[in-house]
Amino acid sequence: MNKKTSTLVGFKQHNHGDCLENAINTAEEYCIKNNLNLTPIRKKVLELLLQEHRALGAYAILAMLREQGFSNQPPVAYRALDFLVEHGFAHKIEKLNAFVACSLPGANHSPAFLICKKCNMVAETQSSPHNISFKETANATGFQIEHTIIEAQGICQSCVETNQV
Amino acid sequence: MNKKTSTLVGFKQHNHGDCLENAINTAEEYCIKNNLNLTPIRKKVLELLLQEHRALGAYAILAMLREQGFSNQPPVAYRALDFLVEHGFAHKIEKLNAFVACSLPGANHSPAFLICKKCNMVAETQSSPHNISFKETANATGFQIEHTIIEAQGICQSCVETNQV
DNA sequence: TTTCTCCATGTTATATTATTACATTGAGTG
DNA sequence: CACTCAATGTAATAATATAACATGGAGAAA
Repeated sequence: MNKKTSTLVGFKQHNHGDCLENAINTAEEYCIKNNLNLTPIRKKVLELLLQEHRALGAYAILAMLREQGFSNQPPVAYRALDFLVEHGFAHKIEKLNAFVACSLPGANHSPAFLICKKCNMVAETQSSPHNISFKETANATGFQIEHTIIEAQGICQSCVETNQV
Repeated sequence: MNKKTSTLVGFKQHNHGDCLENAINTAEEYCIKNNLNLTPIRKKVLELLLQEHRALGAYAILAMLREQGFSNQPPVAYRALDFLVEHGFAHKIEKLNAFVACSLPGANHSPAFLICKKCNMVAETQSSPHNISFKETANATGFQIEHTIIEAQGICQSCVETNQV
């Protein structure tokens, strides 16, 4: 499985085979420690997401699961995705109604995403610093934030460079 | 139309009838200045959104349009919403797949939203300050941000107070 | 005035995303 | 063994969104 292809995390060069393998290992260890059940379907969906640093829709995942011999009904994909999102192994990109694997596993994080309109790459970054003034504003009104979504759409460097006509 | 009911903007007390009337007037003036066509459907949808400081789904709006004698097909609502969003009179709340009227019209803004899970109120705030470090991170990778989505879910003060069972 | 063009709207159909509800299976427990 | 519970299988449908083409009407060009 270690394909040794070189691609992009977010938009940075990295060894993708290692990237995937590390992430799966991390997830497995985390599940054992926390008594979570990383079943074959859940693991397969995580692998599918990890294979691309881009967001996949639930139905795209479903089609891939089918190719792998799993059942083809929507709840199969949504349940696995729910599990992965709930435990921080994946995130939903609200703007795209689609899902990405977490790039910063383990982090007790409030992620922010950069979404490239051209190539559909999604890069994950930590959001903590810039959250501060937002949280202050919220607190001032007595609003208790539970979850924050930060997503930016634009053009990644690689697409900017490529598209100079 | 000036109902003089007192309700909440975001979560602050205000005179809602004035609020609505001001917003409509502002929109009309802006459209005249910019040669935009605030047609009856578009205006009605803006009024419907302004009547509540909460997000309305496209199909909820469609149902209201129907009651007002407009056509009942989805594109009718989506087209009006597209117009309002494109020109900054309304915003889409991605987390809810729903729409709110803009509370800060005219501002050349990058809004952030506070969404109450209990009462579904949506408050709009300016986001500029906390954007800075996010933009820096993006720029460092050569990513060119075009549009940023910031939405926080949680419980508003009024619901926190009400629910102290 | 007539015709042309363009924008807005009407209408039909369909695509995409997501959930509800109930049945089945299988591992671990009492 | 039989009970329970989590995970999965399956069918049906809900909710959100768009594509594609037809119609109408205002203003410009002829």
